[in-house]
Amino acid sequence: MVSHTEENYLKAIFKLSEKDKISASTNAISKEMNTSAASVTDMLKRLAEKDLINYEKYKGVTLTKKGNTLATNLIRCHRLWEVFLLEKLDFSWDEVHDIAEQLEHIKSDKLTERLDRFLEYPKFDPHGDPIPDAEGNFTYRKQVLLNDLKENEKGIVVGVNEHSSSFLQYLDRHHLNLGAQIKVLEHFDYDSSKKINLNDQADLILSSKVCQNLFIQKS
Amino acid sequence: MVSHTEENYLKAIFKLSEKDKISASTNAISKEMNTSAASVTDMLKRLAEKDLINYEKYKGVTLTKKGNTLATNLIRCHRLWEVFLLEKLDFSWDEVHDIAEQLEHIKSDKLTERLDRFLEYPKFDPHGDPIPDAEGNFTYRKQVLLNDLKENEKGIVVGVNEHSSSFLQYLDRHHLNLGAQIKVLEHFDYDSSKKINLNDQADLILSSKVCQNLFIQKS
DNA sequence: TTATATTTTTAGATTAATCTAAAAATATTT
DNA sequence: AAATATTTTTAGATTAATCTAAAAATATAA
Ligand SMILES: [Mn+2]
Ligand SMILES: [Mn+2]
Ligand SMILES: [Mn+2]
Ligand SMILES: [Mn+2]
Repeated sequence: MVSHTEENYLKAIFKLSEKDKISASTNAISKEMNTSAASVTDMLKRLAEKDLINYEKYKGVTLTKKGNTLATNLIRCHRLWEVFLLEKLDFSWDEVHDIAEQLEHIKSDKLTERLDRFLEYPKFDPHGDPIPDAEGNFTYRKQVLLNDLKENEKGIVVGVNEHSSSFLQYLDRHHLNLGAQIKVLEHFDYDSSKKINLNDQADLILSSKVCQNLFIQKS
Repeated sequence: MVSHTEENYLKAIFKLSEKDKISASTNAISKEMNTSAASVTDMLKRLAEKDLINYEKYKGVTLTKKGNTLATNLIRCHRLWEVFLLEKLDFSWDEVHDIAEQLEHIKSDKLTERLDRFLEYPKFDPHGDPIPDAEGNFTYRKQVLLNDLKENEKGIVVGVNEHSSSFLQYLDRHHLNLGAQIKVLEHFDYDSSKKINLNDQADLILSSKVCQNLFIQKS
């Protein structure tokens, strides 16, 4: 019914609409998918034909209800598989994404449900991203970027804003895992870096780039 | 490198060569794959080009070493996933095959290894078929068809020769699971059916068709 | 408000995987 | 050995997914 490729386009459109809250442009999709704009136009026609997106020439696209449901389910599968790989098969959080990109396309509602149950209905994936339930509802959480924490404010690392392996491995090396306790000791205007205390133990200095990519739940 | 479709052809060729111990014919492959003979010829050229099969026009095909390794690994993945679905996600043995057909194509050697470890290196799948190890070695087992058991001989159900849902469900209904103890009480020449005793409890009569599709390890 | 730049679409090709129909090769019967 | 049947291959099309190059539409800047 819906091909592997079509599913990937739906996910890309979902991701773009989520960020911009507005319709996704052909060019944006082509960048997200690493394909030519011409290929995107072709595919948009096909997706519109199947009533998965709202498409008008030159106007960009949004997901229909049907398209949104499919995209949400893909994200659900993706993130459940990531939890499985990390929790049950001992993969690290920088390895799970690529394999989950493949696993998310396995078509079986029963499998998704059973996997969810087996994992005891996790609400967040290994990167702190919310896992929608079978009805497509996401759990929201109050979170800010570490960047937005003032001196002396405390919080817990609950997610990452960048998912690259290099960033995740960097975090590992400094024990900045999900759940880590952080207290901002000092902010340096010069380069926007911050000195923080980690888990009431070592102090360390984090660059502005790191601070912009860590989600914190204030405490 | 090797597409989903090419993988399915390799599996089909493996299966046919295994049974007949001889090269697989175009027609046999087309039946196994539910495609036209013309499509098979096309694909055989492509697989030969990639050095996955030995192919000569009109002569049928055999797998090369490379093709055999790939096919064996697919079977390994398939059967490991079947074990996972049954043992960990509580699927029944008539449900696991179709989902495993999809899962077997996930490309990650590390995933296969980790899954194998997680399942504690099973040697047989839910239908009693052997699971090759990472080097491609199958565990062999002395087994006969229930058909070949004489009166008063005993044994344990270790596998099935037919994998259809209807057969597996039939076995479930009569508690003829893997591990069941069977003693042949009487053979009826008239229709080749057998009266057997199951687990030292109930007696029941099994048709010739059932007896031809149950593998027994004599005891 | 015209000129320039950017984005998007169309036109025309390519490749993998499939098909049907017809031709060629091989196998089986008479 | 010739006739007939079966299997296999070729020829020619189709569909999904992709591409490049060029044209058309829209957005931005002078
Ligand atoms: Mn991911
Ligand atoms: Mn994730
Ligand atoms: Mn199977
Ligand atoms: Mn099996």
